[in-house]
Amino acid sequence: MEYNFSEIEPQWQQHWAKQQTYRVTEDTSRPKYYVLDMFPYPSGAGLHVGHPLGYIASDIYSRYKRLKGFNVLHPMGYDAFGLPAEQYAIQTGQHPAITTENNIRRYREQMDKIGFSYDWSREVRTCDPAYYHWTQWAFLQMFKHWYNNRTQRAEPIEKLVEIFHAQGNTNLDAATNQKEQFTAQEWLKMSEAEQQTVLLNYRLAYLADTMVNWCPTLGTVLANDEVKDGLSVRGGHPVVQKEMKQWCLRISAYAQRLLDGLDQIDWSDSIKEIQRNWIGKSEGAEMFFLIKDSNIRLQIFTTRPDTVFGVTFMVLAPESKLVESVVAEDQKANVLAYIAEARKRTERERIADVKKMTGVFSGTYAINPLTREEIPIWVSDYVLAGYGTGAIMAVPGHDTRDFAFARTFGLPIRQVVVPFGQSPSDPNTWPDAIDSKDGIMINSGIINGLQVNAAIAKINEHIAQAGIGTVKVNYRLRDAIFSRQRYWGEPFPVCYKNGVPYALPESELPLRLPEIDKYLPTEEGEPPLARAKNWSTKQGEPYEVCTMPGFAGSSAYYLRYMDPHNSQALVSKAANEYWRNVDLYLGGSEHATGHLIYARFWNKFLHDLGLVCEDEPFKKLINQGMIQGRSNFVYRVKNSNQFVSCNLRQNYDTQEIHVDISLVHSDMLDLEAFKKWRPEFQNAEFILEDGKYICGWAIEKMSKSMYNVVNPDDIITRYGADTLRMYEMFLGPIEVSKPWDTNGIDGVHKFLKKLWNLFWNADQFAVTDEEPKRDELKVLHRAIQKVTADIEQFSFNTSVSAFMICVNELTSLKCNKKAILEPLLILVAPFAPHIAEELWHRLGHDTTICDAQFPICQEEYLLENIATYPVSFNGKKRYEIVVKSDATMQEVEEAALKAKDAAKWLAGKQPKKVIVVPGKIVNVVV
RNA sequence: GGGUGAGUGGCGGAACUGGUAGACGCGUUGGACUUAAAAUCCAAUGGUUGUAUAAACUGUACGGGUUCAAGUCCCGUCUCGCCCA
Repeated sequence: MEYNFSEIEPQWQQHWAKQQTYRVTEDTSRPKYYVLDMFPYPSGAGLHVGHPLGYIASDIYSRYKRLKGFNVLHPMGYDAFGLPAEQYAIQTGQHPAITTENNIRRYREQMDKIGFSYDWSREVRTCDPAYYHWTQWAFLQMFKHWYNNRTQRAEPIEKLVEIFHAQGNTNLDAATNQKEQFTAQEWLKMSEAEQQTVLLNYRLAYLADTMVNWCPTLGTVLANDEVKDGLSVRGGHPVVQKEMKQWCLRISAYAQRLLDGLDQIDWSDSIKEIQRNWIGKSEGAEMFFLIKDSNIRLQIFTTRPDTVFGVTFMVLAPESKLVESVVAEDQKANVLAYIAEARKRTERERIADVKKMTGVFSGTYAINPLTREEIPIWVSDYVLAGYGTGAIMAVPGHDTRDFAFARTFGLPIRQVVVPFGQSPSDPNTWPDAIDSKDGIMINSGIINGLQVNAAIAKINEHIAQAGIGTVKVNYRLRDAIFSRQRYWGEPFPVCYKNGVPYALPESELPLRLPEIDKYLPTEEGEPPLARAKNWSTKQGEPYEVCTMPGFAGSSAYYLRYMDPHNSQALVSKAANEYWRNVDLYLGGSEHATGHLIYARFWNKFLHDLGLVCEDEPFKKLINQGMIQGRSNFVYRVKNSNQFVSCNLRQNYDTQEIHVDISLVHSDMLDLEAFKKWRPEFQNAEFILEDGKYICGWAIEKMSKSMYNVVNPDDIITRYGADTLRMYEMFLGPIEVSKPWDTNGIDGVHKFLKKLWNLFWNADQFAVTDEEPKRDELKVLHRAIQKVTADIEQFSFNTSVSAFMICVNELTSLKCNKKAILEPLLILVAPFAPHIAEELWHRLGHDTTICDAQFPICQEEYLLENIATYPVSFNGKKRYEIVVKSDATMQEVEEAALKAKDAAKWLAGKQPKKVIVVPGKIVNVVV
């Protein structure tokens, strides 16, 4: 009988759904294993073949773990709030809930056809009120907690109030943006609103004036990781800096713990490194430079306090508030003009432009706290207000940008570090700043003659003692801006009394997203929610009009899957203690600085509250690569309607045009289909080679505009889901980006047919109970060994090869024995579940193959009694010898030298040396 | 500029701690079956020379080095990807 995938696949998919084969419960009799995919944003375009790559890999691993006796949690859901649905709503007036629902239905249909083992009873959608109830709830907990640096954890705000009552904030080490100090008496004298304003500065979710990335086109604020090169990641619209009152999450409080936690998790080094960079820990000194004839102090942060003797000027960022207070009267006009000019440049441009230095003298001087020298203060846009304090001490001798600035404006340059093996030289002769990572200090007062590290230690000590500054650890990680001026997101569970935000009672959650007439800002520029009627508490206190950003709903979804229908808690203690955290997480590396940091932060916060038992959410992370598209081109002879085949195009002046890949098979163009594709090609003429039109090709991103999108449904219709699954794995290592090329899929499909044919003799199901022969067992157990090791290492492409080898060999052996084929079927089941389930039932089983036992490799079947050794001369392989596998090294050496080809290569000489590596190779040195 | 990962046939890719480079698949070529095509099966397939069934040389981006032995280790160069500036 023929392998009829289009019949058996839907049949088993329905059977599994009906039997709830993939439903899991907290079964304490079995060890748990949690496999998670990053849930998708359901876009209108549906899935292309690149999307399921990670889902297939995680599905294989889930099924494998289940066969190994684990109770596997493998859920799926949708990251359903977000901008595209809202943009679409603005254009069409259609409610984003409706388009989202439609898109989800389409995604689900596509996923169902691939045969995943998801427990759909646990599905979550971030836009479902029953789900965002707990997103809002988590936000409220952050609102109600502050971070105690002494205990290194979040604590209830009530405890902070007690401390304020007892002693004010003078003896407190908290993560805060509160600058003013107050005593207990002063605290008690404050009004309710004043107290709330102070508390807000301590809350982990707080409202503050912040410089934000404002995207005028989208009408909203974006997070740092949502902006790239001064443009929004979604849509590519320009983004400018603007100060606004925004909800923020005090993620910076967790910077050190987020850094430390990286050492305990099994993620790729590159992702860990990206997170370390993003957190950006630097140890250095915070120092104060007094302004001459003034009591204003400029605060700077430097990681190289040892170079303070080389400081010859200071620079302020144009947007720094200090500029105003520092600038001299006679320079004001110049400075203001410069600031106006600088505002037009994006941050990116300012950082990237190293060559052209611009700036203006402020007219005032600062005093170097160590040398007492007077140094000029300049304003330049190469210093950014967002980093550190917005002011720097410039060490032109040892910093490239300071050097360029000094050269441009003729400021003095002084050498303070002499690299090892060099002698001091005249800075005027230098082409660039001199490296100062290591060397000996000169021109540096008390630290002269010391090496850099010793100098840093000594100067830090001196700075602290002299009261010039403090030694400090700085982090680049900014607090997460948590407000979006959009409709399609979670409403904040807060209301305002006298302009001060208050938490809604938890009993009022979820605060549902209201209906509005248009998905646009109001005429006054207020966010869309301001259009909602009665958007306030019963007492008339207005609700917040911003909504939460995309990462809100995805920060704790992995916890919700553990207990998705719980209406009393985000997750019950019992469920959390059983499932604990994600053992294997699969998703794209583009989330390295967004989701993967936020989720770790939320988890640590909830851990502090004792609500989740593990400190890190994702134990092991695998980043799947992208599947790129393979585009095809036709070549139009310029100013004509003639198209020339790829290899003849050099003879013509041509224009390359993308052609839809559905019109091309094995790079051969279907001429008639091409003519029908677009009206302008209707009368196309072709210049053929060997009677064919050959298209050119290139590897590009898979996208509609390149006409190279391959849809999984089409592949499934033609080849079946099992072929799709195996082929996606066969393409190459899971972490690597690689092109999709449908041309290669036949090989995998043929393999499945051959596997099927092992069980059949014409139309007869022909599997026998005969005892297997030794060579058959060897073939089987070699496959078991290879495939098991490969799955454990997530090397799925090589396991597909191993299956092919095994089936090819069993076919040549004409093996149709149950003792061989049945274990093989279980081995294949994680990869190709439909064909495996079908044949499993044909073998007489009436329970699912998912609950079978994964076969174990028995080494004794792999042993051979003869061994083949390659014999090489001077490292070059010349011939092979066959010896008994238990031959001694001596015997192997003798056999190698006695072989008939030996004389030719020895050429009458005595071998200088013979190396025998047991089981591997013989090398003769002559 | 700094960090990091990579570079292997016409293509996707194999090669565990140094030990037969190119597994497996695609493509290509030849053959079988067929009136023909598709499908299927068999064989060949890194390159060069060659008596094309022998055989030799060469070959994992490039140039050196270590080693009995290097795709793998070390040093330098080039190119590409990603991250940070």
